[in-house]
Amino acid sequence: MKTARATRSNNARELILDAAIRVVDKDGAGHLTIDAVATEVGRSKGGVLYHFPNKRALLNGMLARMIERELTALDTAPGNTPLGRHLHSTGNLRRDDKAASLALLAAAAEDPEMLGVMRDAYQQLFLQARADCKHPAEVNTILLAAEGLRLLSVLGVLPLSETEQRAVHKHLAARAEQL
Amino acid sequence: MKTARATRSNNARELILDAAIRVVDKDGAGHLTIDAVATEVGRSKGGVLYHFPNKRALLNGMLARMIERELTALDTAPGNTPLGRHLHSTGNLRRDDKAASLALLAAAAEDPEMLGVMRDAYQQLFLQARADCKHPAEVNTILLAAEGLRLLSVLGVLPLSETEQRAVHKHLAARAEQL
DNA sequence: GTCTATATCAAGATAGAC
DNA sequence: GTCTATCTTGATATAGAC
Repeated sequence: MKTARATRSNNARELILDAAIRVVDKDGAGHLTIDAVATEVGRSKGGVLYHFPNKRALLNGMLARMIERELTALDTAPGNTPLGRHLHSTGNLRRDDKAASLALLAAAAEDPEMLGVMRDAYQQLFLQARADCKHPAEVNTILLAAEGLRLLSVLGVLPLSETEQRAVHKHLAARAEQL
Repeated sequence: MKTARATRSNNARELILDAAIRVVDKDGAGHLTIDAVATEVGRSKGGVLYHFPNKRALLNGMLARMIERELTALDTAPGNTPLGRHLHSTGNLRRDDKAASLALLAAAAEDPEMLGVMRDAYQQLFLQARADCKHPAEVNTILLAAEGLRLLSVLGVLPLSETEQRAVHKHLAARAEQL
């Protein structure tokens, strides 16, 4: 388990991962290549391959960082329940989060099996959110709506304005409070 | 606007599109190649390229058929409101639907811009569902939850059993009724 | 740690026979 | 309509210099 501070010593890795996300964002998951990442980060292909020996390692790095970031966001978010904290941390749908979620699409494109770690993360999230509550279907609904919001947004097909997105999110938070 | 019956005359096209979906399902959107589709459908690369002159055409065909199928499912589903019909048609999350949704991931991988038609389709769905209702945030929540369910399932990271999925869906339908 | 080759292979697409 | 070449490009990965 790496801390945010530890990443400073692995600066090159972080820069490469950032560049990889930008490539996916701009060109689509299918165009995530070592070449493209190298160009984006202003290095050579060999330089990138030193830090990530192959493409799978790069994808795994992207996934791992995405999960790590979401977990720390979850831990530091204000709120009394796991569900409330999760809504709060996904609520400020920062550009960061949207971009990081692209790692999911990239991994799905490369090798769906790689998403095992993501499945585990979701499993944990859903279990924790339902743990202290007697309305599992309602909790599931709230979590799924939040994920639907995120994924449609990442795919670029969400037909809601910023204002509407905030309204939905407020609505979800309010529902979560009532449990 | 093609009818389901019209597809019988384009049988080769349909078979190729089916094969393409299977390839994405098995190997991931990033491994959707003309070669792989040709092998899957039991034809040669040239044979596939006769029906779809290039890869974009194939992706567009996949997207178009997915949208067409969802629209007909929506039209023929029982229910009094667009939202109710939509929930009903997505409720029986048939293997067909899950597979067809993979077209979305494939297109996102190849060229995110291609998803414009999907954005329009979602726009229409959301607008119609909210048209006859005074609680837009609630309608949005229900739609987003249904989409979250579908997309997490397609990505293979949904941490809900079949039973739980049905429970969530029943819950959504019940909420939709109360509007 | 980072770079420049370079080997190897996969994939999109064309041309033309059948 | 379908097939078999074939061309060409792009991408992974390696080896070794700096």
